[in-house]
Amino acid sequence: MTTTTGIKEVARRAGVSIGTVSNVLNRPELVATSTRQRVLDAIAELGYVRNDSARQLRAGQSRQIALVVLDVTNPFFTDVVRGAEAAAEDHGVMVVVCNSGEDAHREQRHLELLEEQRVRGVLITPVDEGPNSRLEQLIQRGTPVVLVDRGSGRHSRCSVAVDDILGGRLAGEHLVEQGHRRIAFVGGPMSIAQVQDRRAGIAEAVEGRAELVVVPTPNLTVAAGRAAATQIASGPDGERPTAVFCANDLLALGVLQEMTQRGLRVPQDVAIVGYDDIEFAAAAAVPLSSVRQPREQLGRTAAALLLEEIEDDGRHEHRHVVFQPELIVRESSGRPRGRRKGR
Amino acid sequence: MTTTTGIKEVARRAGVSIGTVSNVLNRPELVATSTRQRVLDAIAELGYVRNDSARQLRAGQSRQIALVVLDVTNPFFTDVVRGAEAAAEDHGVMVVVCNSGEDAHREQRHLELLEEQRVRGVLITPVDEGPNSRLEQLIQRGTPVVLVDRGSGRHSRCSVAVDDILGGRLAGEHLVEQGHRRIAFVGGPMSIAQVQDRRAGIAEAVEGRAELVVVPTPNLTVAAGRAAATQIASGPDGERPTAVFCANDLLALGVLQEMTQRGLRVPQDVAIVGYDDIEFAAAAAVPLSSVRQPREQLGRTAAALLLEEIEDDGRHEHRHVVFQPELIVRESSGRPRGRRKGR
DNA sequence: GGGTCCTTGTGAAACGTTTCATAGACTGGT
DNA sequence: ACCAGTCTATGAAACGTTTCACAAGGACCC
Repeated sequence: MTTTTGIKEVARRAGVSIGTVSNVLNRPELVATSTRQRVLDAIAELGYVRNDSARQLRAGQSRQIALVVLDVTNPFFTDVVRGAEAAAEDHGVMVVVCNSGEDAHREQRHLELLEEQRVRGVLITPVDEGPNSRLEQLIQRGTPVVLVDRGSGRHSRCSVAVDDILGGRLAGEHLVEQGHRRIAFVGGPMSIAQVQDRRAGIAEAVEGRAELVVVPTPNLTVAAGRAAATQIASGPDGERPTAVFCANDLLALGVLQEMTQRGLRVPQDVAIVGYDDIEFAAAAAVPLSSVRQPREQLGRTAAALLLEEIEDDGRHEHRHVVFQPELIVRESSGRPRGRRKGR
Repeated sequence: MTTTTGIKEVARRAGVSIGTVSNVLNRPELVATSTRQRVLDAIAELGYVRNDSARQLRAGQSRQIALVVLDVTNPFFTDVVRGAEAAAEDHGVMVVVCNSGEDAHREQRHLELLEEQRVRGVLITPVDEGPNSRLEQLIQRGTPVVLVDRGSGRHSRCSVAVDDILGGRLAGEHLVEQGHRRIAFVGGPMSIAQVQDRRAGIAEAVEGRAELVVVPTPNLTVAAGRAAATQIASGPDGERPTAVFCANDLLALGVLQEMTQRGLRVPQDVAIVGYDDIEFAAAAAVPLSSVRQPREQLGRTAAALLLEEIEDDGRHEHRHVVFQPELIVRESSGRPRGRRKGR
C-alpha cells in the first residue's frame, strides 16, 4: 500500500493544473503567493510525496552518487564514507554506500544496479586491478568515476590515493633501523593494489639489508591476522621473523592478539607495524605502530573531484591526488619502554 | 553524456517491437529462442542498460530497502549492516545504507529522500524516541518499517532489539560483586533509548548497594569517552568512582585511554565495563569487559522481518524479537591477574 | 476443411513527473 | 482606447518502461 496520491490529486484539490503544482515544487517563484499557498496546503493535507522515479525519468538524472567500498566493517572505509558524505552534503546529493566485501561478483552486481539507477557518479575502490568489465563499461558509457585509494594506472580517471609504496618503505626503513634482519609481510589478497604496493615498498626498503618473508592472507581481517601469526609463530625458532609488517591494522591487531596469546612478547620477541592508523590502533593492548593515512580527507577529496567532474560536463581534466602517509611509531615496534625488562 | 540507448533502439536493431524486447528482459520464456537471441545480441552490441526509473515508475515499486544507522563509524552498526545485507541478498533486494550521524535533521532528510524513492521498506535505529514526524508519516503512508535495536513501545511496528536493561543490570551486578561502591555511568545523549535503558539497568542493579554517578556525554565516541574520563578523574580523590560502566565500547576505549594516560591503573584504580563487545574490545590495552550483543544477527533478523512484512502484504502480525545480551568479563573489570601486584 | 488451441509477436495505453509554448488577464504609457 | 509588456497559469508532449488485449500463423483433432 505505497503512497498513492500524485501531483494530479494535489492539483485537483487545490483547483489548479498539474503544471502549476510542478512549478510550486520546482520553481516556486513563478507562481503567485496565494496560489502557491493553496497548493502547499493541498500537499500537506494529502500527505503528498514526490515520486522520484518519475522525476528522474523526465529529468534524465538522479541526485545520487555511489561509494563502493571493499569492506564496510573496516574503520578505514567508514572514515572514507564520512568524508565523502560531508563533501556531498553541500551539493545536495545523496551518497549511496555499497559494500563489495572484497568480492568481485558483488561488486559487479552493485555496479550494474547503480548504472540502472543512473547514479550521477561513482566513487570506488575496485576489488581487483584486472580488466574490470563492468567498471570499464560504466566509464565508457559516460558515468564519471573516481578511483579511491588506488592509482589509476590503466584507467584515465580521476583518482585519490595515498602513496602506498612510500608507506611500505617507511615501515621497512623503520624496522631495519630497529635492527630487524628477518621481517614478515602479512597481507593479501595480492590482487588488491594497496597490498601489492605496500609489499613493494617494504621490499624496496629492506632490499639487501634484511630478509623479507611474505605471508599471504585471504583477506584483511583480524581473523586472517591471527591465522598468519599462527603460521609465523610456529616456524622454527631461529628462523622466526623478529618483525611483522601488516597490510592493515585489522591484520596487525590479529597478529598482536595471537602472538600475545602464544606468550610471545611484543615488541621484544616480535615487533609489529600496521597500516591505516585506525582509531583502535592506539588503544590496542600494545599500542600499535602504524602508517597513518588521511582517511576522511581521502573520501572528501574523492567526492569533491567527482562532483567537479559532474558539474564540468564540458571539458574536464582528470586529476590524480596523492597524499603522503606518515609513520606513527608506538610501542609495538619502538624501543620497549619499561613495562617489562627489555631485550 | 549518460547512456542514451533505450529499449526502442534495441527493438529497431533486432527488428522486433519494443514489447518483445521488454519480454526478453522480464519473461524470456514467452519469446522464441531465435528471437530472444537476436534481441540479446542487439542489447550486447548497443550496450543497453535498463533504465530503472522508468521501470519503477511503471512497476510502482523499487527493489531497495534502506538501513538508517546512527553512526557508520561505529563497529556495532557496521556489523548490523553486514547482517542485513546477507539477509537481503537472497531476496534480490539492495540495501541502501544511510548514516544519520545521530543528527535528527539528517535522519529526517534521509527519510524524505527514501520515501521519494519509494523504497520497499526501512530498517532504522531512530535518533530520538520522541514523536518523529517523518518516521510516523512514512509508516502511516504504508512503508513497512522495522525498528532496530529499539523496542517499539509507542510504535506498533516490528522490532528487533537486545534487552538493554538486562545488559545494564548484568554490568551492575558484576561491578557490585567486585566490591565497587561508587560507580559511574558514562553515556549520552539520554535521548537515545539504548543509553537510557542501559542506565536504568545498572541503576536497578546497584540500587541500595552502591552509589551511581551519571556522567552524560554528547555522543558515543572515543573522544567523548576521554572527556568523560577527564571529568571523573579530576574529582576529589576520595569521591572518585572506582568503576565506570560505559554505554558503548567506543566510550569505554576512550575512558581507558584517558585513565591510563593519567596514570590510573585499570582495573586496580578504576574498573571499566563497556557495551557491544566490538572486535576491538578484546584487543584493547587492557582487554575490555563488555556486554555482548548479537550484532550481525540483529541486522539479519531485522531484514528478515522486514522482507516478511513486505511479502505478506496481506495481513501481517508485527513481531518483537528481543535478544539476550551476555556479559563478557575480561581484565578491565576482573580480578587483576598478575601484570602488576594487585590492590 | 473447418473449428479450437497454442505459440509468438504487436501496438497502444498507462505510470507521475517536468518542461515548453502559449493563452489570459492586468498594468501602464501614450 | 490601444499596444506593449508582465505575471500567472494551462495543456500537451515528452521520458523509457511494463502490461495487456489482441492478431497472425500454425498445429491438431474430428
